[in-house]
Amino acid sequence: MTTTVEFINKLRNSGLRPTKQRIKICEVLFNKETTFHFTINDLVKIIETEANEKISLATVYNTIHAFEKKGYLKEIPIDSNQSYFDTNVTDHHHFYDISEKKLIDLDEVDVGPINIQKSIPGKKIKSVEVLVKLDTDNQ
Amino acid sequence: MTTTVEFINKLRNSGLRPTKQRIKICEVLFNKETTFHFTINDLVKIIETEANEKISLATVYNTIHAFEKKGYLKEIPIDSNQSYFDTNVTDHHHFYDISEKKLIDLDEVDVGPINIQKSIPGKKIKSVEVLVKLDTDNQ
DNA sequence: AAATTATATTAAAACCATTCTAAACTGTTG
DNA sequence: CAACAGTTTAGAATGGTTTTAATATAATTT
Repeated sequence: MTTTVEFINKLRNSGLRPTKQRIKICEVLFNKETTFHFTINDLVKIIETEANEKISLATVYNTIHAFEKKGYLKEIPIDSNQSYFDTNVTDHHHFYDISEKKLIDLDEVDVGPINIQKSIPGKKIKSVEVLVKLDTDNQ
Repeated sequence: MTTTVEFINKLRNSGLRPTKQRIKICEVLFNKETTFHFTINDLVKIIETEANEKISLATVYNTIHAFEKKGYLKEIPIDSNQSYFDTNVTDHHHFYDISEKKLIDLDEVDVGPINIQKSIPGKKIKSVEVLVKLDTDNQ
């Protein structure tokens, strides 16, 4: 449980003005027991229904990108026609359930260490992520 | 080196009429020494410059999707605002060069075996793919 | 080989997620 | 509180992708 004041400080400390909209988004995203995955549309719906407030789409995009840049969110590439974001910003792996179009986190332990044995001159590895695609098991 | 006749047979065998456009796309995609990655735009440019022919964007999309469905191409999710396709349809891993926005294949040996220790009831693993993001190494 | 049928191509319009614009608004600082 | 910089907003613009419906081409039948 994070208080509004803490969100305000967090925002201010990262050079983002603590506006009403940003605080609301913080509350929706970072006040959950567990991390989760969402699309921009999901988020807008949550804010408009759960919080019963209207917010401009542009603001949501702006804020999500600002949060992503600050490292509070992470984009997960799976689907080329919609962006998925993750409130779990640690390096981690995913299951992707193709039929339900849902992401599920995978623990480091469930995948094991991965050692990339190749390197490209002048480039350094920024992240190593595994995507495990799941299909319905109808044997 | 694959002959035009072979492409015609390949198309016909998969229930696709061997049209002029499809044959041309086959030649551009499947007559290379190595597999490669491309976007729809890349492909249109190749056809219009290299082959000096004009082709409708819609046809390119149709054909690429038909080929993908038949398993001749594979979509690689990296960037949420553009689809990347791969003529290498085997299960394999990738480097993604963030600054140059380019994909590079990674050999199985360079990654090593990955054993997923978790399973989801009613679901089976369809693929396991690693995406290694690369950044410029300016130390 | 013409006629028929089914499928493919096309240009242009539609679509839809995302970004931009420029005016109004709000938080911050002195 | 005044002034400034940063933020929000609705609506327009953008750009990749899909749809449409008319035309063309391949396959099948006669």
